[in-house]
Amino acid sequence: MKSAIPETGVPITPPTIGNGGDRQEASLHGEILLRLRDYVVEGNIPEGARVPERQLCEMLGISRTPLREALKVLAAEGLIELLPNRGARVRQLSQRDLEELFDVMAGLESLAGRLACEAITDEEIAAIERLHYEMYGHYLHRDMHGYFQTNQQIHESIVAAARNETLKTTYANFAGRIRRVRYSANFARKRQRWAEAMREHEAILDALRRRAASELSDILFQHLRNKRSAAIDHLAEAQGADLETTPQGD
Amino acid sequence: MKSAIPETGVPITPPTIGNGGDRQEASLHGEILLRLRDYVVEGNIPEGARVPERQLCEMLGISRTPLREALKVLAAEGLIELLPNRGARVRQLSQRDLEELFDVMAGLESLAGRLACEAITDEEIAAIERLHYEMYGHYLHRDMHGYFQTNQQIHESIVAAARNETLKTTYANFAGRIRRVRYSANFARKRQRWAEAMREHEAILDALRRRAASELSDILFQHLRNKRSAAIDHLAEAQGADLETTPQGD
DNA sequence: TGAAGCTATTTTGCATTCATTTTTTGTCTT
DNA sequence: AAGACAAAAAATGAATGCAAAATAGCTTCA
Repeated sequence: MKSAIPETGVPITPPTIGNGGDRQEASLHGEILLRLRDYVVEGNIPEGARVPERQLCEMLGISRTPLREALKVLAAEGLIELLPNRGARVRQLSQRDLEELFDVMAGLESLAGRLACEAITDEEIAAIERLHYEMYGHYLHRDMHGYFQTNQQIHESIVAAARNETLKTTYANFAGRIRRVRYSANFARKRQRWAEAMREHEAILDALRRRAASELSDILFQHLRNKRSAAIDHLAEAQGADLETTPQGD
Repeated sequence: MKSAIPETGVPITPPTIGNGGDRQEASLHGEILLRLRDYVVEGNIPEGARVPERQLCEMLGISRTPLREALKVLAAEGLIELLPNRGARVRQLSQRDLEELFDVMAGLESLAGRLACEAITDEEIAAIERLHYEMYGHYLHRDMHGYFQTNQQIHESIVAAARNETLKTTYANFAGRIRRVRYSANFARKRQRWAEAMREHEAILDALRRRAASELSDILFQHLRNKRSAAIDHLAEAQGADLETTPQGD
């Protein structure tokens, strides 16, 4: 009665996120880490569900030692919780946790914008402009999925332009933690919020062209803050609905 | 010839940094993690030195399993490197690494200041003012150690005022990574830089009193940027001197 | 009938053991 | 004598085994 994990074969997820993009692990432990991280980030394990080690071992076809090492790392990353003598649980993010995570993401993007102004090339700005127009197309066609993806590409481009691998890795880490939420938050976006976001993106581009570091920093922070509000609101509704179907763990 | 670790008993370091302040681990693995982290952060193992697991096990009086779990976590935190089949090394920070780390720290403090403006109380500001005057005293008395400590307290107070545990933990993590450098960088500070730093701190307090979020954000970033320059310069000298005494690992 | 207590099973935490890989050491050849 | 090859020693990576803790199941008693 506590399977928590579906019977599917283990899906190796696309090379999207992760710890920062290094997907060339050789050791078994490293491979397991990548697979487990994706498995959790993709949402294959219900939040707060207990996950017996034995089951994960069978699923992944390995012994408990490397699995436990991977679990420790995932716990350090904040994706799961490790209760002493009581196993691992997918970390349940409270509303407050989400607010905090969004704010830190906002701070990181704000920093990325500031640093990007110091080093970004005209070509990179042009590329972001192209993405912006592409996104505008998705907006006009009501293509939420495309909009979401392009939006994410824009933000990743800014982070890349910051020329700071440490920042990039940290950003990817936090992005992984709130990935599910972020996704549904974007889908939940009202059309009116879309329009706002488009205007904000235009302001971002404008500041970027002028290399106005602190101005861009402000705009990006506010932009993410607005996203935060949308996401939190949406999540509050969703969790309210969930309360009837999903009983609490304990 | 590869001891790398002195014969001393394992020192339990003071409860300063760590992962965020949670120092009530019950499990052996958790205890080991805290002790090892401090041990590394305190600089008891030479940079880049190879650290045989067996030796650490004897030193800590445990078997390899929990030790290896702790090593994996420390590697995820960026304190050590794990080379496949070739053991753990204390991560050697290049000059570029340091620049990146300082910039991320600057971004985090900048964010902390921004958030602090939303929630900080008059009492907290008063407390920071007291610290500021205390620091001024250390400055006048040329007490570098006291100055360093009080300075750190001020920055930690700002982070605390941000009311964001996630940010606090992340900040502590990065602080741990560059602790040694930061320390020596402060010691290396020229008196002229001291005067600048004092002025910057006054500007910080001013912006904080007015709850001028984006202004404070800018000032804090610049303040840390200046620290970065001082630290990097100092490190460049120190590393240059080291090159004659410390032969490279390989 | 229901709840409390006790036992059995499962699960976790850590130690130990086994298999590879790396590093060292010794020997041989040129 | 120097370099190269090979065997031994050591270290790492992973699996297995064992003790303690937790959960589940059963019995007993009110």
